[in-house]
Amino acid sequence: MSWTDERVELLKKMWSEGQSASQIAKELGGVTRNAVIGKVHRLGLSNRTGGTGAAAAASAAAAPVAPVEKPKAPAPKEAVRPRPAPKPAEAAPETDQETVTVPSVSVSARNRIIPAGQPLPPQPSANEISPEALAKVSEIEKKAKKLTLMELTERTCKWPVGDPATDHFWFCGLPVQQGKPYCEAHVGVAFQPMSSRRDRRR
DNA sequence: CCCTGATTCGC
DNA sequence: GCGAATCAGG
Repeated sequence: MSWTDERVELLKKMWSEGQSASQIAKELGGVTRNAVIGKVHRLGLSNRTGGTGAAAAASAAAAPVAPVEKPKAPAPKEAVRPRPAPKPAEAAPETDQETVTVPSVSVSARNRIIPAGQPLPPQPSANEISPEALAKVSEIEKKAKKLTLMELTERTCKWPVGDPATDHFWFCGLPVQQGKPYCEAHVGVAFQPMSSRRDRRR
């Protein structure tokens, strides 16, 4: 790849918006962040608007100023289906262009209205997931890194834990499975093969 | 470990 | 001019 006028313009634009070199490199494609940084220097446009790089990038991305185009195909259909997503706290920050799939969060309120001693009515989530997957989740949740929204990256599991309305809330934060927004355990409960849903009998 | 930008220097 | 390698730092 070479620095065509178009690419340079996009570079200038993104850089001035506070995007990080790696983000710009990703957007441009065919170049590394080093290449971007090198170009930035050669172009003489170094110091961006005040603030510390990362911080500036974060705010710039979070701000309503995010018209960056998303040419890529957004449809990872396939044979998996996201779970119903009752309680989104927030989507991941900025460039997360995946189809936002938010897992369910354990909500105390729901449990409260269920008569004690009664079998739980079929919940559209939990009890349809393989027991082992659930076990794995509760197990790794103890090891969760408990990240805040702002600490999430493309490599941290974005599975929310706890009730967003309370202090008992964080994001898993463990290493994600390649290409997925969640760690291995949470991918297990977030997606399920079409088959397992089809002839689900009881 | 993940990430950030800055600099150097062979190509 | 370019960018990988390296450096310095969070």
